[in-house]
Amino acid sequence: MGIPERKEREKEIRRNMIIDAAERVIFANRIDTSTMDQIAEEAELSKGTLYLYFKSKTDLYLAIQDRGMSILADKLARVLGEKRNGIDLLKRFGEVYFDYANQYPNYFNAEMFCRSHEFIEEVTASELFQCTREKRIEIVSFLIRGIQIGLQDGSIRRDVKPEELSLMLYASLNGMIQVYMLRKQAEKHDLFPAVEVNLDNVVQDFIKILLDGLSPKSMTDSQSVYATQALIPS
Amino acid sequence: MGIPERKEREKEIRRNMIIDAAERVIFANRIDTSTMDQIAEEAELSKGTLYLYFKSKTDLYLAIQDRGMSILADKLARVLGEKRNGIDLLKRFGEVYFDYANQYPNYFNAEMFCRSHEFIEEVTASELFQCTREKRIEIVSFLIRGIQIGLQDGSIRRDVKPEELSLMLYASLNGMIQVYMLRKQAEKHDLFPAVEVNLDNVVQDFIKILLDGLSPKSMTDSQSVYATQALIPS
DNA sequence: CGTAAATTATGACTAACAGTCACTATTCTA
DNA sequence: TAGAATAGTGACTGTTAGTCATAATTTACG
Repeated sequence: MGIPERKEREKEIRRNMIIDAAERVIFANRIDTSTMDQIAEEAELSKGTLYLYFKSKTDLYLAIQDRGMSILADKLARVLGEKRNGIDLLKRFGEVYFDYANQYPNYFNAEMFCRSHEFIEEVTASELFQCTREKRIEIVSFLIRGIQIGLQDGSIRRDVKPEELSLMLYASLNGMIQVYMLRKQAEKHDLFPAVEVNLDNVVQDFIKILLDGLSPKSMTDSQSVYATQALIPS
Repeated sequence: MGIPERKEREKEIRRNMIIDAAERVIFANRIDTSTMDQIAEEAELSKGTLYLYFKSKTDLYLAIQDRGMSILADKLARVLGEKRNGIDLLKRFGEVYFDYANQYPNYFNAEMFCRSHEFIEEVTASELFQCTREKRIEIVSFLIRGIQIGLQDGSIRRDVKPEELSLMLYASLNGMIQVYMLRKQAEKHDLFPAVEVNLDNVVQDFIKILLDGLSPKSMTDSQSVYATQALIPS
């Protein structure tokens, strides 16, 4: 009897169609100016139906965020499969995260939004929140894995604690990319930049600098720690 | 004729009383669950009056954020007046920012919220937004000043570009503190931590690590770049 | 088949809230 | 003290998230 299975599949498909519609509406506008009625119309369903699949508008937005997290986790998993040495893995992780933010700015913004104090207070009980939380933990665990590999293959200095370092790398790069995205947005509104720099380079340099400090050779050759070519006026 | 001046003062006082009331209501709850009616009642004014002083609820929240930014800017200005050498100034800036976030978590959270993509789209035209933007620029300019001082007194290696470095320091530390605050919030909801570490130490170590890499001595003595004592298991 | 039961979908309705505006109260001017 | 200007009010409006009684469709089974 494959009927329950088929029903399950169909439900999943419909669920995804709703998320598709929600993305189309929300990404074209904003979460706060998009209404459930608009999304229902885009999905060619009634509003009531939306609530059969998502228990609130917020929950629907979490589902969107979750898609972004999955894409990112997949990208990172693929990098981990490339079998590089530890430090190169970390470098690639950083670049991939930055690429991801550029390729899917909407998902990145959703992620940032879903992290706000207010949003979290609202949704901690939600299953979907637990789900995205686990994905975030997965992402950090990729970093930890990369660091551990680096410790074993000798490409990362031995005095670091993987758990602490993973948080530093994740949190600091996240902060960098956030500022990067905000500036991109500000540019659209013709706001003059606070500081005149090429932010693309700054983010890339930041990744280099942070990681150069991790290689064992920086214990003898400190030039690489604060990469000269990165910060001297070109 | 001091009447217009007195009126101006009184208006300012009333404005501040409204912000006081709004803080009491919003900080005890959340921006999204606080209503203008509640704030009006707390301020012992009618809702209509609120709109004589602030053109929207969002604008009122910007005013709250602005207070936080002012407090932070003052703290940083005081540090700059301490006449230390450049690298010590930067270290103090970092510590002061972290202290500020701990002392005024509500203001820090407000700052983060006001930075969200959605929020910015809504308020770019607002005068208050320009106002907080200028304060943010001021804060970064303190950092730049600190870096320049360090370049002159020789406490910071000469190959850095102040503008780029200031952004890196600001953005990355901001990201760290954000993660720190989120974890604190998560703890309140009894969510097990994603990674078992003492986050207080991680933030403090991060400041050390980032800045140790800037000192000229790290060009010859690389030990200090990734401070050993910071990351080896204690 | 046909019909009862279960599942899925609907959209009119409700409650709540941001923001408005015609009106009232207070303060200033001369 | 009139009347002009400024400050304050709160009932009202429009909008929207979320609900629920009802309807349509699909499955189960005699």
